[in-house]
Amino acid sequence: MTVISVHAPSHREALWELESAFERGDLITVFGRCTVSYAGRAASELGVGDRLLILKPDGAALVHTDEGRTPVNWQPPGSTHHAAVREGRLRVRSKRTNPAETLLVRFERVHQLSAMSVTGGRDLELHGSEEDLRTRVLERPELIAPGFEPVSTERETAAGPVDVFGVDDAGDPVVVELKRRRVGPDAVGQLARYVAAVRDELTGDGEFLADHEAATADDSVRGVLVAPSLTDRAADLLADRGFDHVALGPPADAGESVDALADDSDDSDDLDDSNTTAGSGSRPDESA
Amino acid sequence: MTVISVHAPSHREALWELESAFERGDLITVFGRCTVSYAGRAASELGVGDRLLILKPDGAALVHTDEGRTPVNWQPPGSTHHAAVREGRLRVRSKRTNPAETLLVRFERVHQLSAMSVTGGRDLELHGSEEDLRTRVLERPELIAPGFEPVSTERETAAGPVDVFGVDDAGDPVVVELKRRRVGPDAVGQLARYVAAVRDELTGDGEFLADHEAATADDSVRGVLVAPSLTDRAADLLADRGFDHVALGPPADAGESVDALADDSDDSDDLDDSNTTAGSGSRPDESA
DNA sequence: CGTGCCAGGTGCCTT
DNA sequence: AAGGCACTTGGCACG
Repeated sequence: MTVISVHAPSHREALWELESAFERGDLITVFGRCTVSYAGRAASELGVGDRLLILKPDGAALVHTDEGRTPVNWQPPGSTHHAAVREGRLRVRSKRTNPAETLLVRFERVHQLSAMSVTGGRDLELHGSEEDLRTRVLERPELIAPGFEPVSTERETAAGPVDVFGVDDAGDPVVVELKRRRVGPDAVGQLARYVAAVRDELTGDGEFLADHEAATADDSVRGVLVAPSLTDRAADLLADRGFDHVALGPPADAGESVDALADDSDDSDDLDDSNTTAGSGSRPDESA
Repeated sequence: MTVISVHAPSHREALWELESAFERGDLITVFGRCTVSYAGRAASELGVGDRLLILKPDGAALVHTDEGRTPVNWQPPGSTHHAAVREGRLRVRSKRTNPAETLLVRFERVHQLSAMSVTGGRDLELHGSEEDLRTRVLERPELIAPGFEPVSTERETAAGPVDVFGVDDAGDPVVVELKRRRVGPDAVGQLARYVAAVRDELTGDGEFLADHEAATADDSVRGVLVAPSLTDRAADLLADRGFDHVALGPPADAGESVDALADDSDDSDDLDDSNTTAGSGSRPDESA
């Protein structure tokens, strides 16, 4: 692990450090006064201001202001960074193809440049995703319906993969769509497409079927939307389609474990300080 | 504009600088070896490694590795940052409510800490959005259909706002849904919901209508999906519903202006260097 | 504040 | 490479 940091470098110096950092495959941050231009899927211009530019060895580029989680401009991984001094000013350009996109950062002044060699794990262990919800449903199928038996997951249909496919106690096919959070009308539409696809498939989709067979199949494919909750419109749509809602979310409510982290509270000797942003400005403290 | 930067500070020093930076409302970067825990809408654990932590005065917190455009962990704006030294180690916690979420970064070592006061424009001028596409449609309504006349934009319906609503040369209502890029089946579903809502509205939705009136209204509400292109499934669905597709994207193909940025090529005297990431590793250069 | 919807969405996986 | 979809999606505008 190494960190190189230069304070208020000349543009030439900055270029030199950038070159070296590129070669080393470092993670780079450049803080300075700059303008940003982007052209590709869309196009944008950003006037002069202080920004933090992050250049990653995988080709990602991020331009951050002092606000927001989302970078004001960026380039995805796989792009190619290129630095140059032009008219005495540092310029960083990041390009990619497919789609063709270019990000250009023109520095008026470089306040600081750092380059860091990064090591260590990148793999995040995440809980509470839709996959966890699926596991929960498969472990306790009765949550879907009294006699529900899962047959397959990610079952392919003409409309796309069905999250969980199975049969109910009457032997009728059941299409289950899982959502880890409260859903809107779009999720009902998604479920409807799957149900229609399975129905068409089971009725032979164009092949000849006796009327009563088709009618039976038509009604017999059930649709179940599993989600913690629904918006009103979604509920209406769901009712219109004759589908069911099962109120269920990812297991082991993450909300509880929040406390474990939040209750990092005081049983200790050391220093601390807080910065309250959301509330009353940046007045410090509120905690012990 | 000021930059404060400390190299390999002690945990106490780091805390001190963090406190000061919080008070000043600075943009902060902390590079160090750490583990990260998150609990809230989901929950996650990230093992030890070198990461770049960014703390913004608006409450946003980002944890970046050397890969990816998306932070490996984060907290949205509006959160409250809190720093402390615990068991001799720097800890940064970022909390928010609604939903309750906590991000905890435990530093094993702090390689570098910087605090920067940020000034300057944050407003991005973006071209090529859906709004630009709408403008284009309103300026040249004939692109939708020979005699199309727009009546309103963002017209409210029971299913949500219709992008552009108007009448065709036969006086029949037309529902237009705009998409700035190639679309899938979901967009067709969206259009279908709007068309159904308008149809219900015009047929009186439950009120009595003579059969022929209802039938007329039924067929007469047209649906038009405006997008550069469709996937096959979307096209099929669109045909099933009897809707139309108009192949149109945001104006002034951004693709061309890419060249303006890309053709930053050489008519100059100065230094430059490039870092090819996507291709052949990090061998430098390829340009003049 | 919730609902709905766009986004230069990004990222992941399958065909 | 394109399609389909989840995401701690984020962000905005509106009721």
